[in-house]
Amino acid sequence: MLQRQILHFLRPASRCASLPVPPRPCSSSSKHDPPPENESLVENLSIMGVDLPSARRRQPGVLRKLLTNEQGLALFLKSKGADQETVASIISRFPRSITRSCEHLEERWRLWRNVFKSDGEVVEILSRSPESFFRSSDNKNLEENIAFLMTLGITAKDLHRLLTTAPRTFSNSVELNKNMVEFLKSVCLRFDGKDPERFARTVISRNLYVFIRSTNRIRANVEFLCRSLRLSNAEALGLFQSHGAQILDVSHESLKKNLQSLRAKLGSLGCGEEDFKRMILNYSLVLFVSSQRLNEKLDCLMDGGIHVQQVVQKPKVLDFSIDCIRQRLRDLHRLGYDFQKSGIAVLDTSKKRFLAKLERLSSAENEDTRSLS
DNA sequence: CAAACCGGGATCTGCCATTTAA
DNA sequence: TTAAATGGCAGATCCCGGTTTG
Repeated sequence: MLQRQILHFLRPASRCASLPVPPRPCSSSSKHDPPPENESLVENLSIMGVDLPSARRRQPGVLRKLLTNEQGLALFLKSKGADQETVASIISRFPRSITRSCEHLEERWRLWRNVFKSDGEVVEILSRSPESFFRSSDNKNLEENIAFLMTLGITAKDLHRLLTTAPRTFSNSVELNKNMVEFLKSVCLRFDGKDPERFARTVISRNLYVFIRSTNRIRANVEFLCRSLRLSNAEALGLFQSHGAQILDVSHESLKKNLQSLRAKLGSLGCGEEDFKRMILNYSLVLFVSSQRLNEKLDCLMDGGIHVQQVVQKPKVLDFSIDCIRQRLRDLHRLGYDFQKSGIAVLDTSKKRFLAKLERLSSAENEDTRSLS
């Protein structure tokens, strides 16, 4: 074991020394054959538990490198609390991680720790998304990024959430992130908003994924929503600064599809354009639901004896899983609940509250039967 | 007291294509 | 030329509970 470690430590040098015919003039193999893999590196990784096929598939070039730092990386990550399995998984999913020097790792870690509270948190993000941490080797850019994000005036809590939820934001170039902020400000101005900075801040804190989206996508969605709903400036500003912020990053095609399908479905149920618009302004998250699923849910509610208008006015029911909706409808029917009379608000409460409600309803029913008998 | 209103929290990587650097 | 760096994309909800209101 000890010997192996020493070998690893010496590996780069000994490898060079022991290469008898270095790059080998393209003798037998064709010109287009890539250079061979570094066998001792591959063996090393294998011993460490790295999934070689996966690493090879992802970044084949790394396995051919002569100078790598897999041991340093492993020691480093372990010193931060990662176990061997985690290290292996990280390398398997992002092989280029082994090309980072120890100094580089120290520095990058220090920068991440400016935002995260503990090493443990960073390890967690890292094992979730190695690429976010390792894809860029530009620590200066990272530093500038953090500084830039802070200048936006978003709270420390939001910054933390942002980087926990969308760690890729970190490795974007500052330029890219700045572009996004500028773009958001321009959206605000386009709708005659008075405080672009605040608008950008609001959208970001309501949708932590904006930075890992392209401005093109967001722009397309803004334009599309604005156009197809004929939004006034005030409506647009209101929508995008509230729950609407979240639907900005849905893939443009899905958004179009979901919106058009919902429009058609509501139309077929006898709703007009006004109802449609009101529903979305009320609760734009319905646009998150895939068209097929949404149709199922609406059908399910209609079958349960609920009127479309009730759904239009309280679209949040559509937020619940179809199984949950079905089950609740069954439960309520069993107790003779009248949706026309009592409304559908019961459907969108927490499980705890719903069960409590059921209790009350059934005990009230018992009262009735007892008084009848 | 229960119902209604309202906002929040979890979650989101792993792959591909293009550009840039060595 | 190869590898590194970077930008971009697909995918497609569900649920909880504090506070206010009636």
